[in-house]
Amino acid sequence: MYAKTGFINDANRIFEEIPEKNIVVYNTMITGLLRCRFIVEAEQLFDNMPEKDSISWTTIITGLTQNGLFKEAVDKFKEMGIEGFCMDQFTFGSVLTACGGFLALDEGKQIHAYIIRTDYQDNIFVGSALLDMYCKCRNVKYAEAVFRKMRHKNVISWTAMLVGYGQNGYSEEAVRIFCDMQRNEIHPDDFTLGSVISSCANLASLEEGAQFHGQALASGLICFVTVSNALITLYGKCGSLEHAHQLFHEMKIRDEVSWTALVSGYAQFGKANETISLFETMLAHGIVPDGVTFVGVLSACSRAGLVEKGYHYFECMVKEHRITPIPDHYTCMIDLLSRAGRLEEAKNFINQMPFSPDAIGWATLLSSCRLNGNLEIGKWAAESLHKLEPQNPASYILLSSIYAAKGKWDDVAKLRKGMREMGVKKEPGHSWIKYKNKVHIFSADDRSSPFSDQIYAKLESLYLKMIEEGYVPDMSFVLHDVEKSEKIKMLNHHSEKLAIAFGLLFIPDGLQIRVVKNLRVCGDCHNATKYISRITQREILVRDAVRFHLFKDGVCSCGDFW
DNA sequence: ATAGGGTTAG
Repeated sequence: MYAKTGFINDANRIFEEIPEKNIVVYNTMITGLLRCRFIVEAEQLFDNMPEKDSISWTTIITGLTQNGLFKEAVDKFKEMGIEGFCMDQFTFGSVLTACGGFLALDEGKQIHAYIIRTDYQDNIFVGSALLDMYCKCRNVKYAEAVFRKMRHKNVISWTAMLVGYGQNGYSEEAVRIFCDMQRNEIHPDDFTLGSVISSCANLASLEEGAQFHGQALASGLICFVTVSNALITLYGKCGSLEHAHQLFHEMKIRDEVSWTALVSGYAQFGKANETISLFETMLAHGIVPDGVTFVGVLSACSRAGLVEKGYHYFECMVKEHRITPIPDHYTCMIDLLSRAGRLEEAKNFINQMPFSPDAIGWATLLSSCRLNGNLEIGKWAAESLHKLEPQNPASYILLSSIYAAKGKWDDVAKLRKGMREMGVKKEPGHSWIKYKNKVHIFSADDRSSPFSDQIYAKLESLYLKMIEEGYVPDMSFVLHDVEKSEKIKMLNHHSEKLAIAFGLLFIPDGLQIRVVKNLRVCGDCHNATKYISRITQREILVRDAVRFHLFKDGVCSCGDFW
């Protein structure tokens, strides 16, 4: 009892007083030590036991896993096998979790083979752990195979698969399997619902998400703070700050994640002052911010160009809150400085960092160089990114767009050739819009939609009106050396423009047109959309890869700073 | 005495 409840000193005293200790007493003590994170002591006791059984071994493997010592757990598992101890569902469950913890796919596969030999593959615990391991190792195909073969499934196995889809970027599949699960009359619990809402958030699927909100209310699962937190995130990611705010106020219990979710929602929308004042309110309520909260605050500062405030909160995070910055925080700072055009300062900042930026950090710097037309630092960023991730198209694409904007077509061609030789492919830009429960997805110059004729005609007529109003196409966003008229056509057929035209045609007047894009919105499209919002008197909300743009009567909520 | 699934971010 003492061991379990964390009174480890009392437990230790009683343990010492027991004259003849049997194996159960040892095992219990080891469990207690591990729960209290006394790992060295637990291992010592384990090593000095007069006699061990399978449970002793499983206990130590589980404890190591739960303390994040995945490699050590797997090593102990191997030792256990060599010593000839019998393994059961508990052992397999723990060691598979450990494999997932440090992405040890090969070891996971070997253990899978062993599980089949020992006839444990039909065990529901082992099956769930297996498919979770494959998902964590980013092998969704194997996970699906395990899932299909499982004869018995419960809410945990279904949730593990759903989460696996979501975490590997297959958000649509996550939503699909959620529906499947309900058809199989498995009732979702708080984990399942929270997770499917989070997938909806990644799809920016407001309608679907709102239905899950309804389901949360009807089932009572809304009471779980995690479910409500997922909903706040959803509303934030869909740009519905009013809904996020309303739900936040309705919640009876809030934790630091609830506050952080709302802070991040405001930050994504670019409402820097609101983000900061919400953060200050959070502090005033005695809520302790964590590293994620600061990502929200810092990114709000960078989106609004509040360089001094950004410095201030970075200092505040390190000195007052004693949070060690991780690469994400450094990326925010790189973004803060470089986007504001202070590229030399960004360079100095990077050189003073305790470690080199990660790929996202370099890509951030590179994209600011593109914005500011800085070739010198841009080259440095592109080369560094290329060294880290040779297959990442961003190093080629962004650098070549700097060259293209300067008319240096020879260099553009060189990069293109390099890309081909390396087998690097540009991530295709897609924009999508939801209409009548169906997602309509567009890529540049796409004619696959049954409504293409109408869409292109709409764009053509809009283009003429835009020109009348003073719109000038910005050719620097065309990465090809072609005739001017061809460039204009290419610009006018960008995926976001196609999706917006679709919205203008089909979304009823008075409703917001909501478009999502997988990459950052293009500068010319941004400008054009401002004109379109004024000409048509429609509200257009575009969520790109990093933030929201709300276009209304010729103005964008980002204030053209992005 | 031992086990399997989530929520916040660039």
